[in-house]
Amino acid sequence: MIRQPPLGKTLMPRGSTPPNAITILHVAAEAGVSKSTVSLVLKNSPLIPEETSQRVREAARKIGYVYNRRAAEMRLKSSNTIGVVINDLMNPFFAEVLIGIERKLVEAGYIVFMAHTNENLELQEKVLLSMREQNAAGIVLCPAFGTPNSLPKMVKAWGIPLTVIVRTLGAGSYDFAGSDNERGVYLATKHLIDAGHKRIGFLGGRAGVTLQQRIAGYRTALTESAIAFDPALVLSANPNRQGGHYTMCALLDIRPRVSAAVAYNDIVAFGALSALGERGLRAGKDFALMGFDNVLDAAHSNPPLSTVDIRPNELGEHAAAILLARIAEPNRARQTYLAAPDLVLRQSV
Amino acid sequence: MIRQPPLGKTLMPRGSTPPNAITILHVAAEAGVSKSTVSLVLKNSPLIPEETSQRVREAARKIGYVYNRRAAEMRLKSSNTIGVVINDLMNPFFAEVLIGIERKLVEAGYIVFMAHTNENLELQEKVLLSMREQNAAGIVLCPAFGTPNSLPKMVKAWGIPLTVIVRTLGAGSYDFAGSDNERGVYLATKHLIDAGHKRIGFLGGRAGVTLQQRIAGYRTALTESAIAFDPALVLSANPNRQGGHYTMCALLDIRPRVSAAVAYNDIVAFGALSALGERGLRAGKDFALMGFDNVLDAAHSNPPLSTVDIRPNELGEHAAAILLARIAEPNRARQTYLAAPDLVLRQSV
DNA sequence: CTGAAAGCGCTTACAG
DNA sequence: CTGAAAGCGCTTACAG
Repeated sequence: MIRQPPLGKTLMPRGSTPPNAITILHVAAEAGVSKSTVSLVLKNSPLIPEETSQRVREAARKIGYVYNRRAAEMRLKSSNTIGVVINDLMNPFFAEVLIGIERKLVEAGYIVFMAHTNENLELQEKVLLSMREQNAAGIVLCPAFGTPNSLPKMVKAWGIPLTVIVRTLGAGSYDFAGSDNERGVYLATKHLIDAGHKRIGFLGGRAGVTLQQRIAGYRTALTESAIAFDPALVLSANPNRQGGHYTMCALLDIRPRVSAAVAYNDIVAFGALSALGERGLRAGKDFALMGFDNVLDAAHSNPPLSTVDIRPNELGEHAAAILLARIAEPNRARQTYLAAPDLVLRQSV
Repeated sequence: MIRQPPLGKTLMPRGSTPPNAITILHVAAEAGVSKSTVSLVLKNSPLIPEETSQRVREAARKIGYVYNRRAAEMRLKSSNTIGVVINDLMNPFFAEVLIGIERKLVEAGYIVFMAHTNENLELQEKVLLSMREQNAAGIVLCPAFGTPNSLPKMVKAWGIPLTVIVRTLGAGSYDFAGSDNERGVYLATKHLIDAGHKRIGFLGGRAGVTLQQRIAGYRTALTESAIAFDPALVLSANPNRQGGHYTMCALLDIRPRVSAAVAYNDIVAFGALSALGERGLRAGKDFALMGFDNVLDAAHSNPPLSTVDIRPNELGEHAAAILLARIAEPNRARQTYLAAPDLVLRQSV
C-alpha cells in the first residue's frame, strides 16, 4: 500500500506562526550567563548551583521565554509525539479506546497526533506518512478494513515502534492489543442457550478477521450444545446502527421464529433494539439480545443492554502501555494484550 | 489559570527514535548535485530543470530518503500542526465535532494534536502549554467547565490563533463556533406546546452559559404561550446518560403529571428514554421527549429521538475553517459561526 | 562551575 | 541553473 518514499510535498506546510522570538540567548543575556548555562538550568542539571539556577529562571519568566521543544528534539533526534490512527470514531467503542490511549500517553509526557481514517485506506496511508515525516516516536493503529498484513513490517522498517489494536493483521510479529473475540461471543451465545433459546441469530459485522473470530465463538457455543449452525441466521451488514436495525428487521421475519441474537457489537445491538421497538417488541421480554464491547451507552440504552464487557478504556491504556514499553526497549519480545471478556447482564435478555 | 511561562520541563521528552540517518546531503551526493538543489526539487521549485529534478527524485527514492518536516519547520519558523482540545469525548456530540474538525484540517494539509481534558482544568492547562511548546500553528478549544474568560486573551498573547467552540467564554473578541442554543430549545419547546403539552420539563445540564441559553429558550417558548415557568420542572444534573436517567425518574414522580420534556442534549435524552422504558412507558406514546444536537445515535435510539439538529460534523468543519482563515489572515475581523437549529421529528414525540 | 564551538536537517538569499 | 554559507533554537562534549 505505501510504496514510495514520501517526498517533501506529501503534505504542504501552511500557517507560519512567528512563535516566540525569545530564545535561550535572550535569557542568557538577561541573566548574565552563557546560553549553555541556561540550557542546563532548563533541564535541571545538578551542575548548576541553586543561586544561578534561580536567577536564570527568574530571567526566563521575566522576559516571557517559551521553551522550543521542537528545536530541542531536532538537536536530540528525539520525539515527544505519538501518532494514534483510528478507523471509526463514530463508534463510541473506538472513542473510548482512544480516550484510554490518550490519557495514558499524556500521563507519560507525550502528546498525541490523532487521525481518523474513517475506514479509508488512502487516507490511512496519507496520515501514516505524515506521522513519519513528523518524526513520531511511535504509532498506535487501529487498521482500516483492507489494510494489508504487510503494514506492520513496513512501519517497522521505518524504525517507528507500532502497536496495532482491535483488528489483527495476520500472523506477523507485531505488538497487539485487542480482545478475545471468540471467547466473548462464545460466552454470550452460551448464556442465551442456557436461558433456553434454540434459534439464535448473529447480527451485523463486516467481513474480516474480527467477524470470523466472533462467528467462530458463536458456532462453538452452538455446536457444544448440539444446536445445528444455520447460516441463514447469521446476517451481516456494516457494523453500525443502521446495520443493526436492518439485520434485526430481517431476522424477525425469519420463520420459524428466532427468539434471541448476539450482535457483532454494541452499536449494532442498539440498532437492533430500535428495530425491536418499532415492532412493538421489547428486548428482555419478547426477545433476548446480547451486545459486545460494553460501551458506556450500554448501561443506559432502552432497555439497558446485556453485553460482553471488554473494557474499552482499559484496552486503550494497555495499547499505550505496550507501545511505551516497546519505545523504551525496542528489542523486547512481542507483546500482546487480549482483553478477557466478561458477561455483563442487564435487561436485554 | 495559566500564569507562569512554561519552562522546559513542563513535559518531559521521552522516546528517542533515531529516525532516518538519511538527509538531503545523502540525496545530493547520490544525485551528484548540491543540497540546495535537492531542497529546491523537494519544493517543486521551477528553478530546477525537469531532468535534474527527475534525477534527484530518483536518488531520493533509491536511498530511502524521508523528508524531515520538523527540521524544515524549524528553519522556516512555521508549523504544520494544529491542536484540538476537547472537554468530553465520551459524549458522541463532541466526537462528531472532532471528526469534522480533523477532517477539514487534514484536508488543508495539517496534522492534529488531539487532547481530551475530561472537564479537568489542570489537564487543560497542561495540554495547552504543551501545544504551545510544540509550536502549534493554531488551537481549537472546547473549554472545560470553569475555564476563565481570560483564556482567549492569554492564548492570543502567545501569538497562537484560537477558535473556541461550543461553549462561549464571555464577551471578549475571540473566534467562535457553536450553535444557537436559545433558539434551538425554543423551537423544541414550542413544538411540544403546539402539540398540546402544558406541563413540560427541562432535563439535565450543568451550570454554565450553555445551560442558561438553553433554559432561556425554554422559558421564552413557555412565556410566549402564556404558560407559567415552573422552576420545579427544570431538573439539572450532569449532562450525560445517568443524568438523563436520574432526572427523568424524578420528573415522572412530580404531580400533577408532566407529559413532555426537552432534554439538555441527546445523551441526556437517551438516559431519559431508558428511564421511561424501565417504567413501562414509551416516548412518543406515553410521553413526549425532545433532545438537542442530533447525534448519529438519535436516528436509531429506541424509539428514534426527535431532536434539535445542529449538525455536529458541520459545526466542526466550520470551526476548522474559521481557524484556517484566522491563520491565513491574523488581523481579520472576529469570526463567528452559530449553527441554525432545525427540528428533526422522529418518534419520541 | 561556565563559555566557545559544533551540529541536528533543513531553507534561503547570494554569488557564480 | 547550481554551490557555498549562514542560520532556525537548541544540546553536548570539551576546555578552562
